[in-house]
Amino acid sequence: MGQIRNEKLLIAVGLSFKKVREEKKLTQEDVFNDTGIHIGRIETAKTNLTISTVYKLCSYYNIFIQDFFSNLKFKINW
Amino acid sequence: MGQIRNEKLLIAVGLSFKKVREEKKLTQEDVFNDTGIHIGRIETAKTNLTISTVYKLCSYYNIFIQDFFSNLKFKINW
DNA sequence: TTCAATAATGACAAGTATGTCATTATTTAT
DNA sequence: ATAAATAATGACATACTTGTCATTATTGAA
Repeated sequence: MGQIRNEKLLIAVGLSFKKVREEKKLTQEDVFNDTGIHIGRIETAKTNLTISTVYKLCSYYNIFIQDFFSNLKFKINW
Repeated sequence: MGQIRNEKLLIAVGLSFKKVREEKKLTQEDVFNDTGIHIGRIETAKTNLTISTVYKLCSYYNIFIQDFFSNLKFKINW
């Protein structure tokens, strides 16, 4: 019954979202105030986020979801 | 407490995954036997799947996750 | 048309993503 | 070094995803 979970992917996604946020000089609180999403758990790879959450964050950061995945700096063994 | 859910996104993702599967002449049962994932609920947009599930399906279908999102045929209002 | 193969749907259990809030740790500026 | 700002962590509740299984609907081949 265990959820599918890919730690390396979650770390790559979390660090990438963190990088995007920091480049935009936003705090986690800023993101929360604007979106209602607690990004902390995502950035630290504690959560296996849904695609709707990925989409909402990408929209907020003004990036295309495909570009987000293309530019994951922290590479995985695809 | 409601989950974030983007119906249009889920429909686009579901139909895209279905298209990929059909192009490969695979049945839902094939996919289940090979991956343990019940793709039916995903293809019919009943479920807001996690990125780990997206990743696992993309790996199985042998496509890059970024390409999957780039090629969503059923466009959303990004 | 009829039958087999496939897909869709529904229900249940287990574990979890998310919202909420509090507390502790870390970073940054002075 | 100290204080303020920010991030990390932990716990709880709710609704959800996923695995599992059964049933019904649809499709496709003869």
